[in-house]
Amino acid sequence: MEVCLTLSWKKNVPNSFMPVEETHQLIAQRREKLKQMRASGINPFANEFQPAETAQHVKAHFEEGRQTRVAGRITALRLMGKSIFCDLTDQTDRIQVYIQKQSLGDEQFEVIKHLDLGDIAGARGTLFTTKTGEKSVKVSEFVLLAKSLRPPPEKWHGLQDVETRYRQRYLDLMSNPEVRELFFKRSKIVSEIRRFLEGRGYIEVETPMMQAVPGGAAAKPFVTQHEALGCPFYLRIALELYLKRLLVGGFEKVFEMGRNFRNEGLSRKHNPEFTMLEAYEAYGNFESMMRLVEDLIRHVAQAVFGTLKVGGGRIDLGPEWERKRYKDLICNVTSPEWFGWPRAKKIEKARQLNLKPEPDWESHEITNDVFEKIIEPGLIQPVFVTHLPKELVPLAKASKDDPDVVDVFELCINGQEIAPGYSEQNDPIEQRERLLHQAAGHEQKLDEDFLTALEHGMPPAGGIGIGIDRLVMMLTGADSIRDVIFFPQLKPRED
RNA sequence: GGGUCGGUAGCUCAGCUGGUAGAGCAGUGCCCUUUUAAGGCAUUGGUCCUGGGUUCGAGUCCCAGCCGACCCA
Repeated sequence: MEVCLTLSWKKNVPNSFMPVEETHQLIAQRREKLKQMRASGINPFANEFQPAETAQHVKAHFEEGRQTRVAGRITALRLMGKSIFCDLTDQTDRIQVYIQKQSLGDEQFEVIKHLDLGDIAGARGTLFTTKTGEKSVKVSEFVLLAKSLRPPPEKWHGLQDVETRYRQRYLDLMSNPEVRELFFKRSKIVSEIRRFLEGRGYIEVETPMMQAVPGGAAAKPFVTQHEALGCPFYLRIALELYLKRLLVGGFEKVFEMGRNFRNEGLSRKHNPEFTMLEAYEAYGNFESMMRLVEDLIRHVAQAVFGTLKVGGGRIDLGPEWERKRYKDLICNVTSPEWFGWPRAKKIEKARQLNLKPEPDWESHEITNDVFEKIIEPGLIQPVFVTHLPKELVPLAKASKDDPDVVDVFELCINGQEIAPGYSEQNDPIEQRERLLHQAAGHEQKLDEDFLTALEHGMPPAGGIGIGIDRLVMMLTGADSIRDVIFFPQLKPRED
């Protein structure tokens, strides 16, 4: 199948996100400048310029008269007759450079004459302070490193159009510093998670993203096709079943942080591909994993944000996190007898609570609706909700003191489920039954190889999963998942 | 899938009960050697998301569609 298409942009495109035509006045002017520079023997995409330091470093280690080389995108140009003030913005900060036309040779003059906002340039010169006190570079050499052929977004308001921000994230990043800052934070969060887990003796592993039998969660998978093998593959919906195989194989502390894919709707909280952390520890259990998660998230918050008050100050990770049994939370908002009631009575009560239970729902589905709609949104400060009904969690071990529930927790923060954790089921016979029960009525296939692996013996283990996108949302206070993913999925636009 | 709101210059936004489309920034030209959202004067730039309809006349009203945001399922 031919999948390589050449995109051609239609004339007079309906939305501003689309590249404007090359014949547009603003683009034509920039192309003309490019031509003129080339005609004067200047390469507008110079091959070499090594900045000696970052803008931030210049300001932090400022010394009058010191020589330096800086580089970045031109984010402001202030022409003052015979001199020019120009802001260069690099990854760290913005630095002002000052150009006196008179002191430049013909070739240099040719360069600065044709500068535009958005160009990428390097400057060599000496540090000095302006009359108004701004630390600046007095330029002795100015090198154009990349001519920008399209106008950048407006300098004061930045890029506002939400759709353009998502589709052309690079424009968002170059014009909105707070967006750049958030993605730096995300990167640090991911890196601190690795550092923390490695510090606890975990090793990072990689398992298949393309699977013949997708498992480990109840979710609709994406299908793809392997040409040579002539069979369909599914993009993974969870990491769990392969990581557990590694426990069987003898690895004792493993984690993987990677992309999962679920073929479901898009929303403020759902992107079809999302980043998941799963970690498994042999001889651990849901109790030890609760301690791990609590330590992990505290560590990340402290390391990245320098505080345990996160999410705009609304969430306090400091005090010991509460633990509440699922059954108690449900009974509190329904009735102490809830779990003894027949299905019909539960439906009736659910309706009283303004829920809309489907008539064919099983008991535990009604109960879970109560949890998700009524209880979870109110759990703002961190709470471990523990001992969920076994029907909800087919991959966990039953509790010793109550066979109807399993030894699991769900960490809820900011009204969202952030991290589930289990005492992992390692009885292969019990496991098969639970999976069969879950698969009943669905088209889900059993992962026989996984069950075979369990039959070889898996040590008792604790496991956790953390939705990284949602963790980042919680920590940064972002209210849409699209704001914490560089390139969120949007409907493709073509013609 | 349903509801609400939105799409106007490269960008940020105005545009009243229908009467020939505006500002700021960016651009272009001129002035200006310490400005910083630089300033002054002049000026270019529009298939008003698309397609139908109503009307003497539609950015504006009606219908259908596309894309997005939010809410609901």
